[in-house]
Amino acid sequence: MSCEKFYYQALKEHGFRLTSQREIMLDVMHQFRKPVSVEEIHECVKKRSLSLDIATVYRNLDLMQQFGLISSIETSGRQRLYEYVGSEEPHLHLICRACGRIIPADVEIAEELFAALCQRYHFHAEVNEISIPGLCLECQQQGRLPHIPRVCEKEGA
Amino acid sequence: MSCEKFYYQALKEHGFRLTSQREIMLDVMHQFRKPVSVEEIHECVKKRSLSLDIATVYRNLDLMQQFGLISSIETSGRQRLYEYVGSEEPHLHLICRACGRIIPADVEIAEELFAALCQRYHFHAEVNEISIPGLCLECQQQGRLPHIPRVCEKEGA
DNA sequence: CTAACTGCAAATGGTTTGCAGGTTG
DNA sequence: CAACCTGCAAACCATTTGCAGTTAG
Repeated sequence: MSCEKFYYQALKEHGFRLTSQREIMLDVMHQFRKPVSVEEIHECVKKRSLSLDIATVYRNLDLMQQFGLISSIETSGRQRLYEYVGSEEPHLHLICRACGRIIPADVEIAEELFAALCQRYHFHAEVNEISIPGLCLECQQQGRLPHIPRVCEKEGA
Repeated sequence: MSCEKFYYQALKEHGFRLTSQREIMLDVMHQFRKPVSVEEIHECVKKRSLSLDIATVYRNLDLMQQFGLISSIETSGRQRLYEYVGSEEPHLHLICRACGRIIPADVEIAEELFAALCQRYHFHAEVNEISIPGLCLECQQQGRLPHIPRVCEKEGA
């Protein structure tokens, strides 16, 4: 794959250095096929280099995101998820606010929206970074409500 | 406005109580015409009730969001913003990742997308909660890059 | 009355930062 | 060998939680 080449090139061009930690990070991110938490990444990365610190993970996730190699997803929970971009077709993330499930949606579905945003607002959307909150089919069917635990309990009683 | 009626009714139906703090919160949120931080809300709310604690602000923001009275926005920064829903036309938020600016966009622009999400993914999007990251016109023109401070500095040098 | 709510204060926990020593180019 | 990076440990800070006293219904 040319992703390594791309990253190494980009690093060099911008005066960053190629370290073993960065190689490991890229490789690890490349292998996940779904959005993963920083903790998961750190676990996985430590298998390759015991002392690789979580601070380094954070720093390099930032860097990789800045170069567009990975994207981040805001979940309903507190922690952000990261995903390698480019191993799959570009996609949006549909996030169910009741069960937390993340559904990838073909980016083609939003192409008109992006065009309209450009034309009307001169706004260039970053396709890979978009998360759309809502309710998935199952949660709709089961009458689950987004984020209303207490209300749910009461309605059930 | 019927927003108070709606909230009071909703509270009653679900076994929640109407407190002076909740009245103040609703009123304050109703008056802001833009997304505001929890701290701003707390400041404003304290003018009406000195001892109203920030924990209460958080608890009631949750509640109001659960009832759909307010929506929250994830910014590039660390703190979440809240906005009263219903004082304006429904809108998406375009978030510039270079300058942080938040641009409201008519929801009509995304209606096709929502329809398609329903049909293809059976996913019901929560229109008011959508934030779309990208670059605003000004930042595009000035060649600003999203989130790459160090790279920017270097390119400038 | 009693379940819900608030204020207070302390805890949480994901993320960031300062710094001294190690590496890259 | 100078600038960059990392590991470590401590700091940060928005948000959450436990609890005892207060209040709505």
